[in-house]
Amino acid sequence: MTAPLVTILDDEPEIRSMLADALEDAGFRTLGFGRATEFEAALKSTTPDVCLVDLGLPDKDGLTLVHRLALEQGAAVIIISGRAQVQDRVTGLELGADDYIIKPFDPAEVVARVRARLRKDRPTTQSQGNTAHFNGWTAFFDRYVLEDTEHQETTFSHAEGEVLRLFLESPKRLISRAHMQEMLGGVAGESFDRAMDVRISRLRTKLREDPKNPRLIKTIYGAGYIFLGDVSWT
Amino acid sequence: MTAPLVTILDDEPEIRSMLADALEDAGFRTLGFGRATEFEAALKSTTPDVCLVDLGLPDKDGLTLVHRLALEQGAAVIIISGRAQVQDRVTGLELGADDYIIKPFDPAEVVARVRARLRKDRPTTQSQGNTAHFNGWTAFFDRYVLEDTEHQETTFSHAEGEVLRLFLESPKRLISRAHMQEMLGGVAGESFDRAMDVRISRLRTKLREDPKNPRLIKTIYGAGYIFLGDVSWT
DNA sequence: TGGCAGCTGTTACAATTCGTAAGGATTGGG
DNA sequence: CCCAATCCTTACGAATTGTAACAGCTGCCA
Repeated sequence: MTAPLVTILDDEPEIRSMLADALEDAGFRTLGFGRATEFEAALKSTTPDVCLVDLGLPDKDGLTLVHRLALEQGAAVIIISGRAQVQDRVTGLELGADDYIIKPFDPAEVVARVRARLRKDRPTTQSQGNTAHFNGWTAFFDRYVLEDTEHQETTFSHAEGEVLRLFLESPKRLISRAHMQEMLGGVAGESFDRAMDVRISRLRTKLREDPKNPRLIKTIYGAGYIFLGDVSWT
Repeated sequence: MTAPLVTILDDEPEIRSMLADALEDAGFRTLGFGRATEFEAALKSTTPDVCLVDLGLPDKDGLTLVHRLALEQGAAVIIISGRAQVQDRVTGLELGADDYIIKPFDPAEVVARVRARLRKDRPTTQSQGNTAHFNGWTAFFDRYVLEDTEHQETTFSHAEGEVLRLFLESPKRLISRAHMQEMLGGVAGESFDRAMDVRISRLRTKLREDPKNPRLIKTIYGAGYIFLGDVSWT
């Protein structure tokens, strides 16, 4: 399991590096951005676990960005802002932010708050079972077997299992193509690599997805995939 | 679905009542306690969703209480404390608290932070706004599906969903073109804002709007759009 | 060793998404 | 009523994604 990824969006380079240093010392991976547009471009290829967002950006309104992040990505959003009014904090939090830190801040507190976010954010990933139930299906990862509602069994291959497990560990969250490549051992960035598409296609077939109307594995054009379905691990 | 339960543990009665008032106005149920022992006794019979805990308690060390709460109960823990040092905050958060609010505080912010906790607390469940009903239609944003009065389903794309969501979040309010561009990732003011028009056009088609007489998405010449329709989210 | 079966990546082509351009329709001021 | 600004719709094309077909690989078995 790789270290959680924290993105830092702030137009002041000193702040970025200060945060990056503190977070990396704490064992996180970080990515820094000075403008919202750069950040948004990067979101197409990676899925951060926590996003630190400064509201005073030169090129865009930070609040709308926060709102979008909170809705579309499953990531936790922490606002960092110089605006200290209670009203600012309240609207920031109402728009979907998970926390609101006021400048000037102490890096140690930021690290602590990032940790607090990660702690609560994924109780699902912890469940390290090898059997998962979802929408009538049961996946036995130790036996490479997929079971029907009527106990009809199908086997799935190792490659298919990797993808399926990735989905079942992060249900209802956007999973970017790059993130997938990374998780599945391949070298990320190769856009010529259609292997992932084929894996997903084959997995869809086994899950008897309607090609025109997939219900479990949805494609987000230009972004990645999202697995719907209510997962429980045992 | 009953209202979430918030417990308030603070030895000052005025603070308890202030918080209780604000939280109950916001639709939460509350339970107040002046001593840790009372609180612990109550925990045997109820399971709060969020616990507000003051660290300066007369009868017990608040931090160990927080630690136990975070571990044993699944509840979110928010520390409220007069101790404003960074080190206090860091240790509080490290011990398992989800948030740390410094006295004196504004009740509105406390409410906002409680809401933020509840929002992220149930990642697997449908959380909040994923389904909207309006004028016979039902939009499932998690499935990218639009449903008819006769349960006839149509899918909408990601881009269409962004626009639709924007409308459904601000019904019966003017939405300027510039505001849309911001929400939808583009840089406003450019000449390729015709893209917006096309998105809306396509969305209108899916909503079976009469081009001559649109009932849901109305154009305000020179200003933007306005979405009519009675929206309710579930 | 040869043959077979299953898995997996690659390739090629079909289908989808979505922005752009272009032309027509609509709006509102003068 | 005229005209410019604004908006709608259609068509097209680039980028992205789906999937069938093929080929290489591995392991198994006689």
